[in-house]
Amino acid sequence: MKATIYDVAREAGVSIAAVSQVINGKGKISEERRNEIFLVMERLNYRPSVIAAALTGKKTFTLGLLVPDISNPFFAEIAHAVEDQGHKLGYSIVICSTHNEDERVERYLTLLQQKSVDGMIIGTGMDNVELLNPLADKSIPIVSIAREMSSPYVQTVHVGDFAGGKLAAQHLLDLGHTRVAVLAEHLKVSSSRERIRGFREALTCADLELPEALVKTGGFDLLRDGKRQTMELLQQVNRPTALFCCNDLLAIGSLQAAKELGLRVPEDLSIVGFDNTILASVTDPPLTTIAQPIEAMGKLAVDLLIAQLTHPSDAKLTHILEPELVVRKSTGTMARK
Amino acid sequence: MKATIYDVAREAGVSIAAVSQVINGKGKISEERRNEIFLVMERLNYRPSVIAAALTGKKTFTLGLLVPDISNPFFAEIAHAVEDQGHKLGYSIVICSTHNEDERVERYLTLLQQKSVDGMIIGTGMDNVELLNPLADKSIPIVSIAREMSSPYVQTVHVGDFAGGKLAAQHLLDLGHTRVAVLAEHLKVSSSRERIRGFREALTCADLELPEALVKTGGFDLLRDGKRQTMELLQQVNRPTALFCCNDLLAIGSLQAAKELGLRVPEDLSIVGFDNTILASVTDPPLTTIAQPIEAMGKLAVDLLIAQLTHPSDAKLTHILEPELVVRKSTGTMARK
DNA sequence: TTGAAAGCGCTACCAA
DNA sequence: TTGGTAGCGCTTTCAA
Repeated sequence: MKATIYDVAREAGVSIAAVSQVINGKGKISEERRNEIFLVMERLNYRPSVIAAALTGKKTFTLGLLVPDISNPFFAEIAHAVEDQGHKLGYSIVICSTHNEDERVERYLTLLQQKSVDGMIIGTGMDNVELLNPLADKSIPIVSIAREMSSPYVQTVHVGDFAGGKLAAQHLLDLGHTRVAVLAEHLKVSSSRERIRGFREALTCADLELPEALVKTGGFDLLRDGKRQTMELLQQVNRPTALFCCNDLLAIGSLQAAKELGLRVPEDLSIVGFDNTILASVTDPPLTTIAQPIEAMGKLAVDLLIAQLTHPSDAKLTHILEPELVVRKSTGTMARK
Repeated sequence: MKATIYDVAREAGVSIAAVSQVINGKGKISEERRNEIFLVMERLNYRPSVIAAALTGKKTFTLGLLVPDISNPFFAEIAHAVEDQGHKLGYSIVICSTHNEDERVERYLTLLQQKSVDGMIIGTGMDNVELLNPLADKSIPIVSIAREMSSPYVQTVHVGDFAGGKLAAQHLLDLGHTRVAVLAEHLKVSSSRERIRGFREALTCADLELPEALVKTGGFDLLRDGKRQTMELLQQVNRPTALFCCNDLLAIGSLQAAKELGLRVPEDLSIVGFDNTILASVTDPPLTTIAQPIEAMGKLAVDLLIAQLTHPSDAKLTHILEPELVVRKSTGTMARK
């Protein structure tokens, strides 16, 4: 059926210990024997079982990746970066879409633990950080990505959300907008809160207000919510002339709403997104957005995780990468009004 | 550190066999003992190791998913569907982005095998189907998705590519186009070939030709290639009035090229895509495209795979789902010319 | 009903 | 240099 180390040992007329040493390049084996053994492995099409090796204390070379929804381009791009770097370093990635449900998060956490992953990257919100304690006990390292996580045990990689919010606001201010509104996903998402805080801060500095009524939040069906919220905002009497959407998907919803209402973007309404996923470059008009260095974030997260694996340390806990304003065509100067 | 079955047994004052039976709901254990053991497991926060169980012959409850690139929305959506259904049935998914490189495919195949996945779903092209033989030997079931695979050993789930090509052609013919061109990714992708074949067939039926010069193929950087190829096509003297792009990403490249050349879509150029990913709905103008039932395909692939797992059979080998024309704004009637 | 014990495939330590 | 062997955590007979 499937060749085992015993088969190889028997065929090569050596002990399984010898074969094991050859596999792992350890111990002292004569050139001769080593080659002989390699040949047999080849002939038998032998592949050492990671499972068995893991049981004897070695790692599984598998990492878990939790995201809200892998079909959301932002997380798909994160996953791509993580998988790429992981693979370079010899690790496989198990993806888990949590749909932002705490119950699912918990299930996945247990599951990955049972499967003995070497570490986990968490890119989904968690209402209850306590859930991580069992992992901490078992010293399974965790890196959170694109989300803050207030656990001393977790390293975090994310973009400067506060700075990003400010960038967005500054851009709109520069264009002369004074009546602006904000769209966010559920406020339990820490990054949204920070983005709004940064946005508001910049407005305040310019002596402008951001009344709560102009901050719309929704659930997790981003496209639809973005559209619905924008509808509401734009049908107010003194409607805003610019929108800051906390991610590209929401911004697209806004775009669709504006179109439906017969408003032109950016002439009648300016829209700024966040993330700079592929979506931002293909919309009509293409989205001005705050770019996250997704590739770099994914890579860094993996590197940090694996560093923890090899030499557990209490390195720097939070790594913040710089956001960047990418100006496309969805924002314009305030002409009339 | 981490509780094992021995810890539970000791604490509960029973043998590990008893604990094992309780875990798996097998054997005969008195109500009393069973409850006692559950309590201890709870108290110790015990989680049976999947690794250890797998070693004794049980499954790993892990499936491998090979795709060219998880950041391509089409595959991200496939992955989402697969993960969702897999999770429902108790399986985790390991994703692997092959970048369409055969060498990587091979590496992943061996890797997943070493990790003892229970089955694999392959959504990436493979030049060399022989690579699958070792898996067949070890009777690891495989389902290919969105690609045909000429191995008697593999079940396949895909959309009717030929029919889809025909749908696209028919739509353009209905709109009065007579000079049409095709953009495809690398022709080693079987689905592209089929789509083109279907497209050509429909044209032929209408007494039109599709000269080879009007079939452009490229590499795997879809967006860029689509743009470049379209540039070439549109700068010909007698340029085509409509384009059939074998996927949405290519279509977006075309859209960008057209825009750059100052051509209006659909007035000056009609474009039909394929896949109906989220991208198609957000472009400018939104893309007319041939929809694949991605959700259904992902679900079906998982179901077939797991069916194979539980009762190996030689069920129907190829499952073809129906494509559907989704008309948006990127196609229009042939007015002038 | 319960438990002792033989593996599953591999690693690592200790003798030889 | 080599090989024997004791586990790793769990499942599964087979006796008791």
